[in-house]
Amino acid sequence: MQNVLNALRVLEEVATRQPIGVGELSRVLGMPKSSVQRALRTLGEAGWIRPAGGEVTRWVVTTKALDVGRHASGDLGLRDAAVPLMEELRRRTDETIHLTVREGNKMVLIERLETSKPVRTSMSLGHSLPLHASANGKAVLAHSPAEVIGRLLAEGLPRYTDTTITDPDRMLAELERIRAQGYATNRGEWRSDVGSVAAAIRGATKEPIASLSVNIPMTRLTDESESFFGAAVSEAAKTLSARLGH
Amino acid sequence: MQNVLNALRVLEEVATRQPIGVGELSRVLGMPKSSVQRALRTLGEAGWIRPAGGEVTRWVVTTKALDVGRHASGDLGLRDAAVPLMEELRRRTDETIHLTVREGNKMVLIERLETSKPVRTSMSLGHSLPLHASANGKAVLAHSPAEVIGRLLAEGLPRYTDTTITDPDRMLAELERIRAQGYATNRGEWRSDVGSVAAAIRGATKEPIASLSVNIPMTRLTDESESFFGAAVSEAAKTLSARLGH
DNA sequence: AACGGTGTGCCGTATTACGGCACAGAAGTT
DNA sequence: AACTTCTGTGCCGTAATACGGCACACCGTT
Repeated sequence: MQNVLNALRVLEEVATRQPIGVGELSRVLGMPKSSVQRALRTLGEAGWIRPAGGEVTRWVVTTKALDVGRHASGDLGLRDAAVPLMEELRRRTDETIHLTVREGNKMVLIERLETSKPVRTSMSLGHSLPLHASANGKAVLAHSPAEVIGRLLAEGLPRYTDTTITDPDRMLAELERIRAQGYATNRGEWRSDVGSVAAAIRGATKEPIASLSVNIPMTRLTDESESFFGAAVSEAAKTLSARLGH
Repeated sequence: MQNVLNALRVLEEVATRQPIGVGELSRVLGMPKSSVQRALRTLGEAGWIRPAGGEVTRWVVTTKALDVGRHASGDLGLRDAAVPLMEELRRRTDETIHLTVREGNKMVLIERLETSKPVRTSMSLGHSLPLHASANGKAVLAHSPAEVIGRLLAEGLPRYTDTTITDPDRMLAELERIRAQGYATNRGEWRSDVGSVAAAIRGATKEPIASLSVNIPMTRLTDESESFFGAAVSEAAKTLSARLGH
């Protein structure tokens, strides 16, 4: 079903570049204009995209994808189980709490509770974080099989900021440290002004599949706050894991 | 492209019933099993669904849809423009703030800031609310052209709770009242235990396309809190509208 | 062993998507 | 005003491919 694959590619491209028209899409995707247009028309019929504003020639995505996507979580009722604990966490820390799941080589944000403090580290649901340069990613990675870790290291660790860990040996040491202390930290390794403290969540399977984190502007991340957040988040992750059958 | 339409129907159905297998899907959708299976395989290849847990026979959606859906907003940078005002609103009210956009006959939740209070009125992004039984919906409706209102009334107003307004004349009066006071309220008209106060947002066009609301458990919705929330939310909506070029 | 329930695979037909090409219009340029 | 260069749209013959009936393999219950 080449057909469907094309249409989905078009859909994704519309999402990232919206509002966008036939011509540009065909150029970017390397597909004939006619094919792109058929895809657009069909996606429109199906209600996944709609013409933008007054113009009938540029398209934007509708909320259909959101509606479908909100069912994405871990396999079990991960989100439902997690939310109460996330609330408790936010109450204790008064910082932004993230719930992420692993998907391939990324951690994807699927739930979020915001701090009431003015400075936010805003990220929209569905955003993805690199495994090696986020507290969530490292927390999951640390408890993953050696083979998974090895594969990731072999692919190379892209640098995002000047604190990103890109050296395989340093990363192995870091993961060891994470296992020892029970939580992972991130000091501006992905975005230089945001830090976080995370702990992995395990379900019925051995491998962790999700992670909880406390996210803060780097300016609020001190050594003592870090250990406080670490204790809180790893406790929450532990009880959540237990509830999921670990 | 029947093909694509089928695949998308399958995708939506997987989302609402996950985890689910070929047989049940084919029954529910009234499609031949072979067709459903081809669709599933293709959606899997494209990374929109994946086999659930250990089983290879049941499917769940991945976060791909979330990733696409997070780009859905109003046409302009509605979300980005709204978030700072939503924060201000939450600071002043300490209640859950919703940003919804109109999509057909529904209001769809596209952004949310939670209260720090223990009682949640939890709703996930992408959820939709009826136009006639939500503060957000009524706020938008009140400033919509008479023709739009007429069409909705003609279709009939489904009852959700015992306070739902189902009588066309009462609804017209309600909308008039909303126009007069500048904000809409909802006293358990959709879910009997949740109330809200909302104001419509207008962009460059005359017709409102979005709405901001303060959401509270009915137990916290008194006459005086209502007018306080009303003032706050309509002020926020007004400045947001202005920033969007109204 | 027969039954009802999974999910998978094959295959001939005919539907349908492909994609080149031509056209219509708008905006900017000379 | 003719020319260029973008848009987006529509047509249409060919060839690919999706359709969907059917048969099969499997599992558990009766």
